[in-house]
Amino acid sequence: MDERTVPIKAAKVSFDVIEALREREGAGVSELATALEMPTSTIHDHLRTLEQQGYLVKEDGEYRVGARFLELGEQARSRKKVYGIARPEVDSLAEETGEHANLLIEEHGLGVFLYKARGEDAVNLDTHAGMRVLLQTTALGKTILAYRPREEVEAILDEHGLPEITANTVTDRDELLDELETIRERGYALDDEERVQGMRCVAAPILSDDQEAIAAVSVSGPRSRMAGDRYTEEIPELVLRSANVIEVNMTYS
Amino acid sequence: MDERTVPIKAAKVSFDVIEALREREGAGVSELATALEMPTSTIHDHLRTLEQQGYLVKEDGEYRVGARFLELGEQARSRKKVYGIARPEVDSLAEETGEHANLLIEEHGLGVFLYKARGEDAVNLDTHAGMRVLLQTTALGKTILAYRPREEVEAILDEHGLPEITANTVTDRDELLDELETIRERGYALDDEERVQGMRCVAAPILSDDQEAIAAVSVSGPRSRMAGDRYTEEIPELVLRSANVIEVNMTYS
DNA sequence: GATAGAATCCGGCAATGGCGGAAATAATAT
DNA sequence: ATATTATTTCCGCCATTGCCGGATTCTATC
Repeated sequence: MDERTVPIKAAKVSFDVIEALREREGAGVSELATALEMPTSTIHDHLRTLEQQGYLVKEDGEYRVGARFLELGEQARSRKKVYGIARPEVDSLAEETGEHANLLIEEHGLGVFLYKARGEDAVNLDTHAGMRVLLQTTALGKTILAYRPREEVEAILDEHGLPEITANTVTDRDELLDELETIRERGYALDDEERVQGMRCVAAPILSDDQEAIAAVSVSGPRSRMAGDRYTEEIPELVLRSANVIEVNMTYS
Repeated sequence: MDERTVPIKAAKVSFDVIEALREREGAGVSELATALEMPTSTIHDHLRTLEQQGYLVKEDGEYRVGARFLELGEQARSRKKVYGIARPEVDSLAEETGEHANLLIEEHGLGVFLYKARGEDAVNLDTHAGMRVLLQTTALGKTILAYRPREEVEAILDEHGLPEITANTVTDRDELLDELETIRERGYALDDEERVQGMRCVAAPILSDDQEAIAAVSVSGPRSRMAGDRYTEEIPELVLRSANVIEVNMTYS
């Protein structure tokens, strides 16, 4: 079946509308109609349906994504066993380092931040729970890829490509595969300004019994602080220790 | 226009499928088809579409709500100014009392928990972020209703009714309206096992400049601990103080 | 109060969502 | 292993309905 065509086109349009609203943080009928290149009447039909069903709200003459999605999102998150177990560990990682600490899972070939904690000195960042990122562009994602079978990695790269996000993003497939090998050997991954200028990151996988990475934890901060021994020894040690604690708790609970 | 009929029926069906999946925490095609009384082929069409679009995941032969909804939910939440401002206050309420502390907003005539914090001694509860509740059945909801115009309150009651959730739920419309009057007078609301057996709750509104309740904060705990002066004086004082701090910060930021 | 822009409403028609039934796949029993 | 049953997926028809253009109403702004 063609990947581009879906059985229920109307549902796709509705979600396109929802995503457009999310990106814009609210919008009117005609603005959306222009953006999605559809008649205002059609967009209006979808907006009205979604509002009536309680998924959108109309505030200040604008349609916005409603808090109802929170219920769906929270359910998706809390159903993941790793979330409950990793959460306190991510919190203490953030506290110990003063930086951002994150928990990422893979879904549909993309990384999804399940949770993030901010330490005392954490810089302002674009990341937030629910945010999706290309796996290759983060230390978190690379650790997950490292413990996936080669053919699955290839499939993910085929689907999402290797775009250059910053000057340091790995854009060569073989180079990436080599790096995944290195990650497997030393047990953790580094990200040196590969997704965000000036930000470095250290991540370790949370492995299941059969050596699959079900998630990854990380610490990320500005290059100035993530340097020297701290970047190559202290932080990796902390992150590995956390990942290990989570792994153990996953097995025995 | 008839409230029951929507322009895009297919979108409604898709969301019915999603909600059914949420309730069941995952399900198969035929299980859903039975529950929604629709042919398996139709349900399958919707599931496939939603999975292909990245909103559902297929794990262990079951369809489940995907973490992608987290992105929508988080966006809906963080766009609310009150969330960012109230969050630290709710945290400290939970810490000071050792109980649950909550932040609720109104949407489509229902209460939605935007945030909740657990204190040290907090009991296990069914509430979670994103959860929706009838406004009349919680102290939080009643405070919000208390600061809405009478006709709006009537409309909400007409739409959602006054079902008896526990033995203590207020089911009489006039009795409720009287209570709202009392709440306006003293500035906070009480919930004495009206939604959950054994649980009591104290809530205060967060008022905008024009005296509309844009949200409410509360502390809730077991009847045994929420009694005497603590229930009628100490906790109300704490909750009112928090609500006030939030109000001030809402105006000056 | 006039004007422009945006949001609704409405009705027709082609597209497509819904459906039954068949085929494929998975699970279970024999 | 093999048969049996349950579940999922595929397929094509047909009536429904989603989509659209255009008219109308609403809402700002001058």
